[in-house]
Amino acid sequence: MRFSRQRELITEVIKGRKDHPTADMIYSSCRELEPNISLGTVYRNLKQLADDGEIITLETVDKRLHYDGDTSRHSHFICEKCGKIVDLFKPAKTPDELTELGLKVTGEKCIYYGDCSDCAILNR
Amino acid sequence: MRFSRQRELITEVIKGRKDHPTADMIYSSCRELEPNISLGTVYRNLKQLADDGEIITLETVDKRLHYDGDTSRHSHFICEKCGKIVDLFKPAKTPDELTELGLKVTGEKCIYYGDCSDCAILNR
DNA sequence: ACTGATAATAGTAATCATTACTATTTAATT
DNA sequence: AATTAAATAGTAATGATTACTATTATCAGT
Repeated sequence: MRFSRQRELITEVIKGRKDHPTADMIYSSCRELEPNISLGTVYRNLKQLADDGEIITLETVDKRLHYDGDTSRHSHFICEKCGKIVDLFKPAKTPDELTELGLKVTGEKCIYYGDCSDCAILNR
Repeated sequence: MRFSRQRELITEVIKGRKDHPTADMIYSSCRELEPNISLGTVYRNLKQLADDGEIITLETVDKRLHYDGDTSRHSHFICEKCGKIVDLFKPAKTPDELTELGLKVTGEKCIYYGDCSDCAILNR
């Protein structure tokens, strides 16, 4: 992979935030420093960074992909009313503990990603 | 909510499956029994059923919403190569236990849904 | 059963996040 | 400095989902 000023900026922007921005939000931030950066460039690099494990993607209910520059193992709480995303760091919280934090849990989805046995066989 | 033959069929189709179909897959199944059912009707009713907690939505990496007729609390494993979705029922498996099942875990996302404290205040 | 009100549908058009495309620019190498 | 190919800017295309509208179907009241 070749160096590019744009990818450097995108990485810097997402790693420098504590929230979970969409591609469009990252694009806006980048344009403040690099007014001609293209939206396609942002998308392409975000995908590349996600593929490389540099950042994490969050598939949320608002149908836009959200990104997280923090790749340490943690969970998320998403408010179904306002869409706010809250980081939940280890040790993993139980739904009861979340209630104590003022977060009313109405649903829970844990998703593990990886390769299934069928695909592992194909890769031999 | 008023009765409709179409909603009845859609509910029956999704509850009768053990996989995690997309709206389009459900649409196809429905058309075998109700050739004139509309794709919009399928989408509208799936959303309604999900809002009512009758079914669960899965936001996956393939950018299409997948539905699960089984609302009992459980996790999912998604193969990053073929997109296959595997149900993981309680007791919750650890990544190590998944490995023993032949599922190589490379990532993990737990998402809790609900209302945050800010929104709870607004609703008083 | 008949009628009115209105929820739900079929079919199609519109939306919008994301991806693809292409001419041009830029980083790295000789 | 010249060469090569990766990366970009800008724009067009894609595709899942939603919106729209004329029509149909459900249900409550007579």
